[in-house]
Amino acid sequence: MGRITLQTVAERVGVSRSTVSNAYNRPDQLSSELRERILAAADDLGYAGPDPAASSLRRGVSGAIGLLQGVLWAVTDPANLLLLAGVAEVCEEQGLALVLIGQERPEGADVLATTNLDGLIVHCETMSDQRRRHLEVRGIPVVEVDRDTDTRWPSVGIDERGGAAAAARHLIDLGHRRIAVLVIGDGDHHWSTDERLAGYRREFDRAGLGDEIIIVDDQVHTRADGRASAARLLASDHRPTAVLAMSDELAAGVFDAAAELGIRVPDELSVVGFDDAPTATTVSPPLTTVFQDHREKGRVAARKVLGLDTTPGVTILPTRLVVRESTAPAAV
Amino acid sequence: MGRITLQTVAERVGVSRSTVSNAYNRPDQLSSELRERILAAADDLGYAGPDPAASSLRRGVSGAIGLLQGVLWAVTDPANLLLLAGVAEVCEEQGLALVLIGQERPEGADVLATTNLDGLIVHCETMSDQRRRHLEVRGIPVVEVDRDTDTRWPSVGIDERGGAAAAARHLIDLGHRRIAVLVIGDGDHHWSTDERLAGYRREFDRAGLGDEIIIVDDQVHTRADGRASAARLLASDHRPTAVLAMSDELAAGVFDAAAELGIRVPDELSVVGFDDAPTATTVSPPLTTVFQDHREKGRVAARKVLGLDTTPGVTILPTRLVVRESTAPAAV
DNA sequence: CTGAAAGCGCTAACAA
DNA sequence: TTGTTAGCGCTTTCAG
Repeated sequence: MGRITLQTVAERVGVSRSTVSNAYNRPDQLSSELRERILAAADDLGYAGPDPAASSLRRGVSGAIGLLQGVLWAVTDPANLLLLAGVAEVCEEQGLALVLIGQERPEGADVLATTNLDGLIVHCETMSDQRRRHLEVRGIPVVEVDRDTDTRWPSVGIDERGGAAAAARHLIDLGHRRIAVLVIGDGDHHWSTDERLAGYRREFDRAGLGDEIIIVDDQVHTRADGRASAARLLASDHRPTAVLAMSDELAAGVFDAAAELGIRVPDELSVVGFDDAPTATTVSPPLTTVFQDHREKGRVAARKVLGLDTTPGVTILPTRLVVRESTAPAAV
Repeated sequence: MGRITLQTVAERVGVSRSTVSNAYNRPDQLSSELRERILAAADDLGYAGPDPAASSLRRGVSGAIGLLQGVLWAVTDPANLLLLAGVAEVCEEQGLALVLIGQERPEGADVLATTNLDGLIVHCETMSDQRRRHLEVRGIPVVEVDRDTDTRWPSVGIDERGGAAAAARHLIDLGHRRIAVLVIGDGDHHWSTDERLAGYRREFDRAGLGDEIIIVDDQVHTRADGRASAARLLASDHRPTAVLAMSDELAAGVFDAAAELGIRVPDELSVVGFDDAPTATTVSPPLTTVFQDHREKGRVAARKVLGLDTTPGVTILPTRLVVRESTAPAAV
């Protein structure tokens, strides 16, 4: 005897395939008594319910949405985790599976092409034209996160510029004039970075600061990288009195470097982060930073891709400055 | 005209469906010239390659493996992330999709039942009999992580007991006699917890300690929980001189509580963690802890479930004590 | 409320 | 090297 299918169960109970199918998918289409009998027989035979592949082929939906990002990076960055949690939350609530998809591999078929998806959330810097075309051709709904949308896909982002501006303004208001900016990336910025830079710059310009601004544009990403960059930065004679770090991880690295050099935060050096990640309240002193709701961003992205949130185009979530203890007036 | 399928492409090129199929799946079965022509025509027609659902139904494999854990919790615990990264690494390398599956929902069909999976890694405390049966009936390969395997599924774990014993021995060797244990869980332990407790106990017994051991068995999990428990623990007159925390997060919470009470670590209080998570080197002073390779655990689990690692039964990864600066000899 | 019929789009023998 | 054939297991009209 072969594999156990709907047919097997149908024969055992003495009904047709469709009735068994209905027992699973449309309980209202048959008497509950019959349904019970069918389910019992299925259980008895060791039938595990309709085969997902077959069901998916027939219905044309898969019950899964994808999240596209460099997987390794994705699970390494603490803030990104919150995004993942937000997406996961909606998936769990909607009874959908969440598929993590990584970078394209040089050889072999692209996972993105061989995976059955009802929607895709894109959260990575770049996407090959190949993938882009693929998604279009397949007609999979896509939502982008934290990206400038020059495509026709809707997106979710945050008010990067406003948040950055608030951070810069805060330091300027405290009397800082010599301010360093610690950038994420390596000169080849992505949208968030550029927006944040623009926000900082707007306030610098408005305050007439110019020469005093130091921009450290390193391949920084992690706390360790932040520490290294900051170590160089703070070793200079004419060191800044404040640092704008583009992430909380980076800011924590600045703390590390400062501690090493015996520079007290915030008395001798003010530090502002970005993200309001868990790190921000864990470091000492607690970090002044720009809050963004990563988790909500994930939720919104998921809802949009599922058509639950029908706001068209770009959704921008607010940011706000959270003043803690890592910033103080500039020494006179 | 309807949807574009293999058929459409085949007609356009003037070959049969199977030839087009071969162009995608078995390049060696046709001349590369013909293959080129087929691929070009496909591209031209806007054909995105074989439909995953159909292909999956026909072949009987899905190209995806699942990771079962409370998703929300999963992405919240920093150490667990490393496990995820390890699994993701193997998936990326093998060109597989990674599906995150959460808890069963009360209503509606179980995602686990409606998702097409070639294998499943189980990393959660409990699993309903329903799910267990489902997996057996479907014949999906399963690997369990960090669990006592009373089932017939293979598993991956670490030498919890040995690691815990080493931690306890370290404190005993330093002259500590009054030691508190901070447990993860709420009395309803899972396997890891019980193993660790057994390891601690073994050394306590060996050293003839008994009355001096305090076990705080709270619903602790996060740093904040650790802080709360430790605050109570350390407020007592006859407080312990050392704490064995069952995770680094918990240990960090002990640091917090100690700082609040003005108790110096390690001079007045020695603290040992478990996991060697990123937190361990981030706190001050750096935490003495039990190292385990979460990421490798993930890798091994993935390889086992894919049949790449054919070690049967249980695989136990080593642990080892990493002595940093949070432990010191007991004051005399 | 139940059953019969008609594929969903693809792949793997096997033949030619 | 290419084409023919025969389903994979299911869901969904549409009649009864």
